[in-house]
Amino acid sequence: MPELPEVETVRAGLEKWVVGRTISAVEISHPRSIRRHIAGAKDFAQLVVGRTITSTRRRGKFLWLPLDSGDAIVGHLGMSGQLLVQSATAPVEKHMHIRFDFADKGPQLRFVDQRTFGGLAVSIGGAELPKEIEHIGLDPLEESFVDKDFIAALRKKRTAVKRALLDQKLISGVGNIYADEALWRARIRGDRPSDELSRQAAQRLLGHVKDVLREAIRQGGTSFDALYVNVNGESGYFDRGLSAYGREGEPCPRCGTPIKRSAFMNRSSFFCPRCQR
DNA sequence: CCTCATTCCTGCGGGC
DNA sequence: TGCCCGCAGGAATGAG
Repeated sequence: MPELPEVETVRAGLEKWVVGRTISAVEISHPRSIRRHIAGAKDFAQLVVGRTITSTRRRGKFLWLPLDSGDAIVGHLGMSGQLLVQSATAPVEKHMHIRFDFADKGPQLRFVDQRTFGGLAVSIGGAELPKEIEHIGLDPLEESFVDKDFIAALRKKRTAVKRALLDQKLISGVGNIYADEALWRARIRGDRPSDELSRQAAQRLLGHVKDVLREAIRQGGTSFDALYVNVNGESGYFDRGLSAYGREGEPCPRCGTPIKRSAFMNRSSFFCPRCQR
C-alpha cells in the first residue's frame, strides 16, 4: 500500500522517465479515476495535451507533475494505484484507467488502479503547489518541516498517538504500516493519548518516523503483493525490514514476545505487548 | 474548531 | 465446488 516511501519511489521513477517529454494524447477509460477533476475528462485532456512535463514533486502521499503551462497533473495512488512506464506494445493492464502518449513516441505513462481509491486531476496554476493539497501538512522529510511545531501540535491533540500519526493535516505521508513500525521502534503503544506523551517521547517517535521512512525509500518501498510496484513494475524490498506490521504471532525482534494484532480505527494494528507501553 | 465514524472499491482467502 | 463474508485501507465527508 503506497505510503510516503512508495510514492517517493514512483516519483523518482517518473523523474527519470517522463520529465522533459511532451504529452501528445491522453485517454481516460474510467471516469472515477479523474473524479477530483470536476470539469471532466475532456477538460482534463485539453489541459495536458501539447504540454511538457517539467519536473516531479511530492508532498506526503500526493505527487504532482508540473507542466510548462504552469498547471500540474496532481495524483494520489490511494490503495492500489500504479503509475507505469510501458511501451505502447505492452499488453494493456486489466485496471488501466488513464493512458498518456508522448510526442516522442516513446514509452507511455499508464495509471492502473484496481480499487480506484486513487486518481489524477489537473491543478490550474498548481505547478508550484497544487491548491488541491494545500490542506495537507508538510511531510517529515521536507526541508521546511519543523520538529518542534509537530511535537507541540501532537501534544495538543486529544486523541490516540497512532491516530495523530495518520492525520495528514498534522504530518503527511505516514500510513498504517509505517505508523506501526515507528511506534514499535519508539516503544510506544499506538492507543496512548497523544497529550500524555512527554516532549522527549514525542521527539523520539518523530526520529523513528523519519528513520523508517528513509530506510524504506532506500529499499524501494514495501510490497506485500502486486499492488505496489515502481514505474517499471518492480517490487520494493522493505517488507524484510518490518518488525511489527503484518507479523502477528511472530516473535518481537527485540524481546521475543509474540506480536499482537488488534483492531484500531477500523484497521489492524500490530505491536509488541511487552515492550510497547 | 475538533473528533470520529462512514463511505468509496475489488480481489482474495477462509468457512461452511 | 461455490457462495458469502470479512478484510485490506487513504482521504473526503458529514454528524455531533
